[in-house]
Amino acid sequence: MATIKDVAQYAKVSVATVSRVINQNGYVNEDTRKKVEVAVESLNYKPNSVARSLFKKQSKTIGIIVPDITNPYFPELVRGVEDYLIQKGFTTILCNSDEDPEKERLYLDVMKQKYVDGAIIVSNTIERELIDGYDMPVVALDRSIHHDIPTFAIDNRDGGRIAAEHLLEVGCTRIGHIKGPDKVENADNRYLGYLDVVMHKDWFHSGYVVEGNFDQKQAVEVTKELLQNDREIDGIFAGNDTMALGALKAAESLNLNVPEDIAIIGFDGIDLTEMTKPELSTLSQPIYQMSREAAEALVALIEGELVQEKENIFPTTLIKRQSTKR
Amino acid sequence: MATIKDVAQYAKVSVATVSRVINQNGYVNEDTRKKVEVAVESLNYKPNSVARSLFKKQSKTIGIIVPDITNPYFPELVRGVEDYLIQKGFTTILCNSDEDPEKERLYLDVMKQKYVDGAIIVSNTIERELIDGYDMPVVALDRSIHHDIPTFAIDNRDGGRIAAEHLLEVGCTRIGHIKGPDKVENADNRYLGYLDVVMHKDWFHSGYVVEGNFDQKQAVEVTKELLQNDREIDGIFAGNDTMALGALKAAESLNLNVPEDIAIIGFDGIDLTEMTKPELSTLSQPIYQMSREAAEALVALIEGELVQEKENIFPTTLIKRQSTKR
DNA sequence: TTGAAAGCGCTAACAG
DNA sequence: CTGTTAGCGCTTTCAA
Repeated sequence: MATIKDVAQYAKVSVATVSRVINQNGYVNEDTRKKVEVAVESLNYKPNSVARSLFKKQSKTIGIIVPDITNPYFPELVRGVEDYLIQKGFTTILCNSDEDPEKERLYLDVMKQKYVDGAIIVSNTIERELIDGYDMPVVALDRSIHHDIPTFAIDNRDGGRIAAEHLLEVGCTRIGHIKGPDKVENADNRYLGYLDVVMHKDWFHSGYVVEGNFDQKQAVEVTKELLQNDREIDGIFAGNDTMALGALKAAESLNLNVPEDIAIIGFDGIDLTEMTKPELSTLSQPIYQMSREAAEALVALIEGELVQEKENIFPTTLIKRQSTKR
Repeated sequence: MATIKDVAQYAKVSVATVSRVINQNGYVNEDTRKKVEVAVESLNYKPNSVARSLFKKQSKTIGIIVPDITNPYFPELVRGVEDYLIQKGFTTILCNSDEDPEKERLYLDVMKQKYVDGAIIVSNTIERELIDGYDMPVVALDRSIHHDIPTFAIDNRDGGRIAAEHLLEVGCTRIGHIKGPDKVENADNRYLGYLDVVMHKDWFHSGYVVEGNFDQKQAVEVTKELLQNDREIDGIFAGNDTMALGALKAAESLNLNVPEDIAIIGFDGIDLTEMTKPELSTLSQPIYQMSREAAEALVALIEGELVQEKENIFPTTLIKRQSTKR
C-alpha cells in the first residue's frame, strides 16, 4: 500500500499538502492540487484509517450490540443500521451478547480500545452507569436504557392494547396471553396493554396469562396447558411472533382450527408471520425505519450535534391476516 | 483512558518495560513485573488497539461479506463466525453486499484501509483476481471463489440427488424442481443432482423445471404454473427452503394437500422449516459448524499457518418431516 | 534486565 | 499557499 509519503514524493510536495488535498481543508493552489490528485490516482493511494484513527481518536466505526442475530427480529434491525452507516462512511461491528452482561462489558471494552465512535445497544441488562464509564455516544434501540439516552422504540403497551382489542373486535370472548419474560420491559408493557383491555371483563382472571419466555418451544407447551385448562378460550395474544408460532403449533396439536376455533395474534411483524399457514396477524413494528433513525441519531451525536429528542416512539401497525379472520 | 505512559510513570519504569509485561515477551524481573501489574490494575489500563494496529499492521478485526443478513440462511452463518472470532480476540465487521460487485469492492477497500486481518466471503461474483489485489487472507464460505482459496461448503449436487431420491422413495412418480438463479453455482449444482436422479425417467422433460430465483414470492408463482400445467406432479424439490415455503403456499392456494397430494422438500435446513405447517422436509447443511471452521481456518491463515486443505466439504443431512410423509 | 529512541501513517499547529 | 515538525500510543531494536 502506498503511504502519504509516497504520494508526497511522487507529487514533489510535502505530506502536509497531500493531507490538505485529500481532506479538502486548508488552502492549496489549484495546480498543486492537480499534481497531488494525479499522484493519488497513479499510486492508487488510499489513506490509512488506522493512522488517522490514532491521531483523531476516532475510527469511523460503530458497534451494534444485539442479543442474538439468529433471532429473526434482529437481522432487519442490524440491516437498517448497517445500510445507513456504510453510506455515511462508517463500518459496523456486530456483537452478539446473548443478553449476558459479561459479554456486553467485554464488547464495550473492545470498542473503547478500538476507538469505536459510538454504539447502538439492544439490551435489557445494561445500566446507564456502565455506559457512562465508557464515555462514548450511545443510543438505545428497541428497549430503553435510561431516560437520558436517546431511545428508538415503539409504545409496547399501546401495541398490546391494540392487539387485544383486535381479538375482541373479531369476536373473541375469552382471550389468553402468552407473556414474554418477567422483568423484561417490553414483555411487561405488552402484557399491561393486554390487561388494559381485558382486566375488567367479568371472565378475566390471572389464569389467562402464561409465561412463554419469548421462546417458541416453551410457547407450545404453555399454550397447550392454557388451552386444556380452559376450553372456552377463543383468542390468544402472544407477546411476540415467535411465541405466536408456538401457539399455532399448540392449537394444531390439539386439533383446534385457527382462526375458527381460536384466533391468534403475534407481535413484532417479522417476515416469518407471512409464511405460516394460516398467515399470522401481528402488531408490526417499523423495524427498518426505527433502526435507521437510531443510526442517524448516533451519527449526529458522534458529529457533536446534540440530539435533544430522547424518546423516539414509532407507530405500530396492526396487520390483519388469516389467523384472526372470523 | 490511561496510556502506556501513565502506567510507566505510575510504576516508575519505562514504557518499554510496560510493553514487555503486557505482551509477555522479553525478559522482565519478577519484581518489576509485579509493580507494572499493580499499575495496570490501579489505572485500569487497557492497551490501545489502534496504536498497536498501526505498528503491527494488523487489527484483530476481520470482515464478513454476506449478500444480506436479512436472508434467513445468513444469520446463523454469521453467528458461527462471530462466536469463534470473539473468543480468539477478533472483532467482526458485518458487510451486506446485496451481491453487488460494486459494494463488495467498497467493503474490501474499507477493510484494507483499516488493516483488517482477513475476510470471510460469501459471494458468487467476486473473482480471485480482485482478492489477490488486496493481499489479505480470505476464505470462501458457502460458495467457492477459486480452487486455491480455502472453501467451506457442502456438496450441492450430492444434496440435490439425495433430496430427489427421497421424493422417489416416499412414492412420488413425477417430480418437479424449483431451481435457483442460473449461473449461481450452488443453484446449478442442486439442479444437476436432481437431474442425475430423474433424467432417465421416461416421464421427465424440461418442463418439470422452473426458475424460482431463490425467492419466495417468485416460487409461489412458478409453482402454481408448474402445478397447473401438469396435474400429475406429486413431488417438488425446491432449490432452497425459502422457495419450498413458496411451493407450500402455491399448493395450498390450489387446494392441494401436502404431503398427500404433493410432497415438498427444501434445501438448507433453516429454522423456518420447523415452523411451517406441515413442517418441511429439507436437506440440512451444518451451517454453524461450517462457518465456525471457516473462521478457524481464517485465523490460522492470519497467524501464518498454511492451510493446505483447500476444499472443505461438509456432510448434509436429510431431515424427513411431515411435508414428505406419505 | 532495563531504558532511550525510532518509527508505524497521518493530522494540525506553526512558521515562513 | 506550502513545508517543517511534533505528536497520537504502541512495539521493537539497540545499547547499556
